[in-house]
Amino acid sequence: MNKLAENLKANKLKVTPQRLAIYSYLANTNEHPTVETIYNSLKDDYPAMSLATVYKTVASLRDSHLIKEFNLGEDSNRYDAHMENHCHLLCTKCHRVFDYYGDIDLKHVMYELKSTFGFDTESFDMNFYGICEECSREQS
Amino acid sequence: MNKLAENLKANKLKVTPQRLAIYSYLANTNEHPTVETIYNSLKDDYPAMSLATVYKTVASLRDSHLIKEFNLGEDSNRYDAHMENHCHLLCTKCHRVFDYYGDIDLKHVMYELKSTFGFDTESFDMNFYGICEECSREQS
DNA sequence: CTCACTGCAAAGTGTTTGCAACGTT
DNA sequence: AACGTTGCAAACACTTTGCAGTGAG
Repeated sequence: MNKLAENLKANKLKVTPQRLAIYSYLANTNEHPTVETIYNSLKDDYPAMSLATVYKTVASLRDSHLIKEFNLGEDSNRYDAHMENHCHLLCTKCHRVFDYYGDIDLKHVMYELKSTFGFDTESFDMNFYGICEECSREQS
Repeated sequence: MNKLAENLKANKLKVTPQRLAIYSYLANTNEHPTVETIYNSLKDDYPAMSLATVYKTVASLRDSHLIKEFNLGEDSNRYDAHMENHCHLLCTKCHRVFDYYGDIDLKHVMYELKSTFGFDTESFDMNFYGICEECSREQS
């Protein structure tokens, strides 16, 4: 688990207990939690920790590119420490988010964006909205 | 321009001047405006119109699937009355949003999502982040 | 005439900020 | 010891709501 502390130091972020807790919580879940969720999950272990700290921490981590911040049309942002390129599947019933790590080749699209619009793509994201297996089973 | 009024009626939405103004403003721009922008653009013609009306109106239009609401990691939502599937190019310098209507074939990806995860895709969106032509010209 | 819509102000929600105390380096 | 970080409360920005009055159907 020292890897995480190393990552923080490499980005000149001090390794405080709260920060490490938030970062490792994110690194060990695939639930794409919101700030609220992170806060609630950690408050048993860190009763004094404030919501503002969670907000400040995810902002630092995001600015150092240690986590990703994203929004799927919901009220609050979600966070993810899994930095490999992947896209998200949002179940419109249960609102859980699943990951898809399969690679989708968009090099030709990016090339077309460049040649047609002069647009230089730095990154992209792709979100699929639909019904997850579990919810579609319940539905019937 | 009667088409728009027809669309409203077809969705049991009353054709009020404000509603028509907002809807046709959206139908005739490709700027993906925010509520604030819509409000400011129309307040010369509709000085009495309130911000709340714009919010309520875009919510109705969105619920009737006459416009799309989306968020590109900014503070406020953007709206778009162009309902054909297309993806967005967000310039990280000037924050303008461009459209790309070229079709990207994801049928095989959606098929894989179904067979691997049991996930039934209803819709998807794709956003490219980068530098637009104009901004990259200024940069040099 | 009815009921959906408007406009205003007030409330709500997620997020950010100011600042004194604290703790990592 | 210095300076980044924390925690609290207050401020903020965007959005929603309650309600009386209005106007489209």
